[in-house]
Formats: sequence, structure tokens, C-alpha cells
Amino acid sequence: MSKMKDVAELAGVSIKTVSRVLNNEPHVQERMRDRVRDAVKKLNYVPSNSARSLRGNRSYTINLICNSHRGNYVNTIQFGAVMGCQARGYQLSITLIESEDRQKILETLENRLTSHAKPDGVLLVAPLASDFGVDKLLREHKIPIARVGSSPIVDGDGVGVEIDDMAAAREMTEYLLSLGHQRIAFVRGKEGHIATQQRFQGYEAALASKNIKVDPDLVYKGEFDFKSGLVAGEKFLSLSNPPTAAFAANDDMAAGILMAAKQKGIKVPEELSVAGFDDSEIAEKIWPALTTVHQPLLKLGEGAISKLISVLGRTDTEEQHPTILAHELIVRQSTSKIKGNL
Amino acid sequence: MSKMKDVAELAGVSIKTVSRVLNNEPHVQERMRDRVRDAVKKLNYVPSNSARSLRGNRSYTINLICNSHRGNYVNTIQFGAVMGCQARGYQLSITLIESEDRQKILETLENRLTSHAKPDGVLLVAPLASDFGVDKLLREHKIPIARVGSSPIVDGDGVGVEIDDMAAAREMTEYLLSLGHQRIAFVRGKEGHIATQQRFQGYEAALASKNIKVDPDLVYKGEFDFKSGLVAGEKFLSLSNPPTAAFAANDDMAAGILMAAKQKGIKVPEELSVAGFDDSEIAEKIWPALTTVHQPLLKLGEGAISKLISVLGRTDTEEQHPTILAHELIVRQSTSKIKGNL
DNA sequence: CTTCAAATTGACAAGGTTGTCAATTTTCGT
DNA sequence: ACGAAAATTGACAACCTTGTCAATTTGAAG
Repeated sequence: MSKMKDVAELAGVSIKTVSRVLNNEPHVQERMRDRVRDAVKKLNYVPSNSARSLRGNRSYTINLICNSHRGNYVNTIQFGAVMGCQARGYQLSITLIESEDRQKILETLENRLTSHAKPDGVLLVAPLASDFGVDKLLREHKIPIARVGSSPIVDGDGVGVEIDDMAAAREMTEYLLSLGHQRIAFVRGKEGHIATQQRFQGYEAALASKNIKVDPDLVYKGEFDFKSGLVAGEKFLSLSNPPTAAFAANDDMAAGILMAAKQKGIKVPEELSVAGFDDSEIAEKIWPALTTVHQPLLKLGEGAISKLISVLGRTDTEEQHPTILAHELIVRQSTSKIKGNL
Repeated sequence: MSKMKDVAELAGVSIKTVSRVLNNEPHVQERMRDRVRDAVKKLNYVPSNSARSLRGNRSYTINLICNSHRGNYVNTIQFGAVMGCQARGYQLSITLIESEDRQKILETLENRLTSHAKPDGVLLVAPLASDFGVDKLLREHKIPIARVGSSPIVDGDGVGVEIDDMAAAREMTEYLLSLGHQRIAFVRGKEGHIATQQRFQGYEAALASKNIKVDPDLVYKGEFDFKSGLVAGEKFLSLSNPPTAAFAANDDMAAGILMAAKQKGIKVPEELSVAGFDDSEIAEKIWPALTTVHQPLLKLGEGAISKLISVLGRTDTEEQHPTILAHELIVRQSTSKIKGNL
């Protein structure tokens, strides 16, 4: 494993010059630059990350922090993030925050950050992205933050990449309305997630624009998981006046509704239209394939890393607006025009 | 950010003593140990990873290498690996190997390893786990390897954690036989994966034990993805003498078969029993819920990390047998006794 | 051709930890 | 209580890079 000194000797310059070339610093003649680059190539030299980190107090590591809920959402964002890091010479390390216990979450995190192995930046995946305590802790440690998935309620600093959840939910609801549905049920996500609120607001807004009141019987507080979708579906379908369409705040819950319909012998989409949100892996593997909102998760992850790394060196804390990426309505087989019983 | 020197001063000892306490080295009086530990706690001291790495030539990082195929399998193993690392003071970083192009794969990897930021160990996830070139490269760089998912064909060094794919596939096939099925179709995985071969062998062995010949029409070479399962299902169901059961080498392909059956109006499990492998996320979210083989993916990931870290310091390359974890047959609604048309 | 300013280059220290080896203290046998 | 051996403790260098600042070279102007 060669070091800078070797390169310097081979190129016949000082190690500092090598350093300058490697870091694209000015004040080096072109001739020298080439000589150094040749030597680097010849020796297959790669700088020592640990020495760099030690001296420069940076780790060339981005830490992705997410809670321990597995699934397509985090997984895909993470893949995007890894790709973004790899393309820029950074590493992505992953921290899992298991507990629902806030105290423990913060301790885990603090531990992580106090270490001199602290990351140069942190990527917060929803719902952690809008967690106030986490935010504060990171600010104390002066670690740049990027958020994926939802803006914080408080005006935290840090960059963000997200989609317009409210608009997307509104569009989906409007689509269902356009199919003739009037009684549209909604399954909310986990309370506390910003997306939960925003998607519900989109649903409300669409109904309001058609002067339809939200029927409390048609709104269920889910948990973003399959089980709660199942329960919601069972509840909706045993109403005396059941809905003709159901829109769940994510695909897992929509799959649950589908399951409930199957178990009750209700045909989808003939008797019940079902829509999801996320366009996750399962959306097109279930029957009928799910009408849903596509989120560009890979791009969210990669975009967040890109923005994060680009602000790393800077100190100008100019206000950053989150980047809004486009979503897309994906119509598959789980929705259809309402059967006229007129 | 406090350093060792601060701790040493507060405790009234030399920094070397602090170092010794922190690394659980011998030759320190209990009294000193306590004093140092108190000081550490008081100052909230955490050692600098970069300094440690620089001096000790270790990075306290494990690198998980996987190809870029997203999905429940890699995701879950990875979560297990993160948990394993966190529990032992290691970081998990992730390398994605995009290309199918072997040359590029190896270059990416070489780059990763030549860097002084090289990981202390590498976790190879199937199908990379049995890739001979990757293996060789890692050996050249003397980086300890752990493998998850399948043993290498060649007797590579390194630890491994896996399940007995062949036995599991055999059990599943035997279960289908026990339900009265005789014409059992099989969808193979991607060629080149060891699991593909082993699972097929399990299927063959079970049939052989009942003196049933493998019918080439009932074996399809899939790709481990939904699409190929769909195609396989279509093919099986349009045979003049279709199978009464189909066993796919993973759940995604089984879901594809289910989809094909739906599209042809074939009822599952009444007219066709379907079984998968992996017990992945979708297995119980589709209808009918999938009979499958459960793999303890979290444990595979965590176990591999645990074994890997435990051999890190050592040089005694005693032969290591892979750890075999238990699988489990999960019977859900996609399989049933054959309808007697006797 | 000289002088001065600007550009280029290099010597050296610092960053926090651990290995080596020497110095010091403790323990034990007599 | 004395000396030798063992255990404990500490001083210092080394790991590799980059920032600081001084030394050197180059270029421009007179």
C-alpha cells in the first residue's frame, strides 16, 4: 500500500505538492500536475482515508439514519443514497434507531455523533426527518442535515428533497371522484408522520372542492402497515353503507384492504376501487395490481445526498428550499368507474 | 470534543493507561481502571475513530457488498448486519455493484479496497458470495470474508452463514407430494446462483424418492423476478396436461404464478397449489397468502457479522464450517390437497 | 540587467491513538 | 528487611495527510 511519500519520490516533488494535486488546489504547474498524476497511476495510489479524516476532521462518510421499520420505502431511498455517495467518493454508513423510546433514540444518536468517527453529514429519512429532538441534537453537533420525505414542521436548517404529498393525494382523490365515486374511504398513516397529515389534507381538499363532507366513518387511523389496512378494510366493508372506493396512505395498507375484500368476497375493482400510495414493490405483484402514486424514491435518496455533499464545505447558511420532485399517478387494475346503480 | 489527553489529566494518569483501560488490556490496577472510567464518563469521551484507524490500520468498518438488485432479501439481511455491527462498535458501509459486467464489478471493488479506507472485513451477499473473481480479489487484499446465503463452490476461506437450501426445497416438495400432487412444476432461479441449483436438487430428490421422473415441461428457468414467474405460470397453465402444483424458487416468482393463474381464471389453491421460497415481505400480503419456506434473514445477516468480527484479529486460518440456520415450512392458503378426480 | 512582486514549491508541525521499550512500583522469597 | 522478579506505568515515536509559513523560482517592470 503506497503512501504520498512514495508518490512524491517517484514524481520527484515534495509530498505537499502531491497533496495539492490530489486536492485540486491551485499553485501547481501543469507539468508538475501531470508528473504527479502519472506517479499516482503507476503506484496505484489511493489516499488514506483515516489520515485525511484525522488531519482534516472529516470522515468522508454520510450517515443514513432511519428507524428500524424495514420495507421498500427506506430500502429504495437507501439504494439511491448509496449510489449518490459512491459517485462522489463518499461512504454511506447506516444507523438504525430501534426504539420508539425517544430518550433512547437520542442517546443512540448522541453516541454516534460524539464519536470522532462522526459523519460529515446526516441523511434523515422520514419520519425521523421531522423529529424535533433529533434535529436539535444534530444542530448542536453542527452536522449538516439532509431530509428525505417530508419537511420539518420547525424551520430546521439543512437541505431537503421530497414530493408534494398533499398535491399527490389530492390528485388521486380527484381521480377517484372522476370515476364517479362519492363515498371514498381513507386510511391514514401513522400519527406523527408529516406525510400522514399531508396526504389526508390532500384527500380532504379534493372532497371539499366537490362539496363532499368527510364522513368520519370512512376515515381510519392506520399504522402504515398491512395489518392496519386489513382492519380498516374490514371496518369499511361491514358498514351498512359501505364506500365504493378506498384510498390508503400507502401501498401496504391498500394491500390490506384488498385482502379484506377478498375475505368478504367483495370484488375489486367491480364493487370496490382501491388506491394506494408509494408505488412500492408489491403494488404490481398483487391482484389486482394497485392504482397508486409513484414516488421517485431512488431519486429522492440520490438527490438528497447530492444536495448534502454540495453544501458540506460551506458556511453560508442561506435558506434552502426543499427540492420537490415530481410524483406520478399510476393507474392499474384496482380502480374502475363506479357501477351505476342509478 | 475531548481527547485521551484530557481524560488522562482528569484521572491523573498517562494517556497510555487510558488507552489500556479503553482497550481492556491487562496490566492496569482496578483502582486505576475505575478512575479512568469515571473520567471518561465525566468528559463524555469517545475515542477518535480516525486516529485509531490511522494508527492501528483498521477502520472498524464492515463493508456489505451486494449487487444492485433491490428487494426484501438483501434489505433484510442488511438490517441484520447493521444490528450486528452496531452492537459491536462497528460501522456498516454499503457498496453497490451495479453492473453485470464482471470486469467492471472487479474494478469497482478493487478501487474500494485499495483505498486506505479499506474495511476490516467484507460481507458478501448471495449471489456475490459464490463469485470466484470477487473471492480471489478479496483474498489478494487479505480482507476477511463472510458469506451469507450460499457456500462458494470453491473452498474459499472466510466464514459463512446459510440455510440448507436443498433440504428446504426437498421438504417443500415432499409437502406438496403429501397433499397428493404428482405433477409438480418447478421454477428455477437465475442460473449461476448456487441457491438455484440447490433448490432444484431438493425438488429432484423429493420426486426421486417417490419414483417420479422430472418432466422437462414442468421445469422453467426463471430469473428470480416476478416477471419470469408470470411467464412460467402462463406456460405451465397452457400445457395440455397442466400441473396441479407449482413450486417456485422464490416468492416473487411464486407471486408471478399466482398472477398468471388469476389472469387465466384458474383458482388457487383449488385448481393449482402454489408454493414459494423465502417468506419475503409479500408472501402474506398477496392473495392467497403464500405457502413458503421461511429464511431467517435477519439472523443470517447478524450471524455473519458476528462470526466475521470474531475472526478479525486472528490469523489461525483453521477451516471454518458455515453455520447452518434452521429454515421453516410456512403453510398458508396457496396450497391444498389435490381435488380428487378419481 | 536589476529589483520587486507574484507564483510556485517545500519543510515542518499537528491531528489522536497505540506499540515499544524503559522506568517505576509492587510483590515475594529468604 | 533486602534483593530479585514481576507487575504496573509512562515517555515517545509512528501512523499519513494537510495547513502554515518560509524559501525558492518565475515574471514583469524599470
